[in-house]
Amino acid sequence: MRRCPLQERLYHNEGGNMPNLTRAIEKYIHDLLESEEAPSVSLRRKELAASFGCVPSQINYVLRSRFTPERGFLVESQRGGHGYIRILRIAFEEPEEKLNHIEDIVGDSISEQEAHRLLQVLQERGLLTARERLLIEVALRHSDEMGQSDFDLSQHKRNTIQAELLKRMLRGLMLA
Amino acid sequence: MRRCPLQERLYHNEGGNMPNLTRAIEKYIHDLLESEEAPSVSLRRKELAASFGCVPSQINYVLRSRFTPERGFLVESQRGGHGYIRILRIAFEEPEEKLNHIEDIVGDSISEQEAHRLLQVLQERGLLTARERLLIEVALRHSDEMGQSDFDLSQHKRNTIQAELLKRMLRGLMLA
DNA sequence: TCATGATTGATTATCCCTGACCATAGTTAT
DNA sequence: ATAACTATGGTCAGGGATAATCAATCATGA
Repeated sequence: MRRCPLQERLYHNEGGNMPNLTRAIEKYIHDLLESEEAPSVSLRRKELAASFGCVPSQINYVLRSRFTPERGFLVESQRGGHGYIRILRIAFEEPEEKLNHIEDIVGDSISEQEAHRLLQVLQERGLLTARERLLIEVALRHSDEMGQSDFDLSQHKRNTIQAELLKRMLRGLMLA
Repeated sequence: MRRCPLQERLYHNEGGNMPNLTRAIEKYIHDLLESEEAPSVSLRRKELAASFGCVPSQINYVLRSRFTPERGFLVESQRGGHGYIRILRIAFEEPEEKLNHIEDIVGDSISEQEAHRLLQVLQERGLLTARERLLIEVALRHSDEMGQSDFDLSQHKRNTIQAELLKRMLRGLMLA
């Protein structure tokens, strides 16, 4: 059970419908990145944790779960005196780079869950419209259904086909 | 046998000829989407189930059977603390005629050529963006390739599958 | 009557958050 | 130099809170 909704917590939560510590910290960092012109921000883990009235390792959880390469971020850090955490937004100069990055993430096999998540992230990043996302989900479901009902394929085989289809569709969009 | 038509169940059922739990929940969510200006609603599965006096997994059944991408919806969710279910409406009510017309044209089987021409027309009429058309063409081609190379299906069987996939994708976009 | 749809509950999977313990970089004393 | 000290950040396992899945059963409608 959370023990202490501190003043600081309230401060960062002001006016917001933010029932969730992790989401609050995520939003705070996100806002920092937006407000800076530079594509990165530096933080002190301890201070940030204190300002949200939580344990420092909570910051690691937020970084690990939210500021991942799949979502377009890199994190650097240093321990010891003058330690820091730096969060960088990945910038793609060429459409090719973006594409390669996405293909790496999809890989040779992807579960419905993972595909679902990826599409959600891509839409949040503005790389996909809601309608485009819907089309892709329909195609993936159809592929999975066929593989299961009509051809009795293993889960892994279906996930392989799914990855191929997903990559083709994203490839088409990113280069369009 | 359903055990307990609770007060809450009655509440959601008031004035209605609603013999069916699933339909009642479907209608409730649908009404939520209509009453909001935003095209999405967030729910707590447990609470919704409690308010209908049913088991939580019933909510999953309603979502899986009624709020599919083929019907123009996307569902996002998160487990664990502060979990939620969010339902997004992507497509809006369109004249039924248009959809029926399209389904008639596609029919039970459609060649790549015919599909190609149909998509072209739909794009010209502004019912499809170029990117959306591209996505559909990629999915159809992938389906055809799989059918040919991996499963050695007949042309007709492939065209049947293709028609099904095409209808699903168009349905998702056009229908609510 | 029979196929399909609806409902349940047990089990499993995932997420959030904490705190104890570990690792590393810089600073200071000897 | 080097060892000890100080100041950071990282890892991990566990508890609590949700949601998803699945198999079994029941109900409904053609």
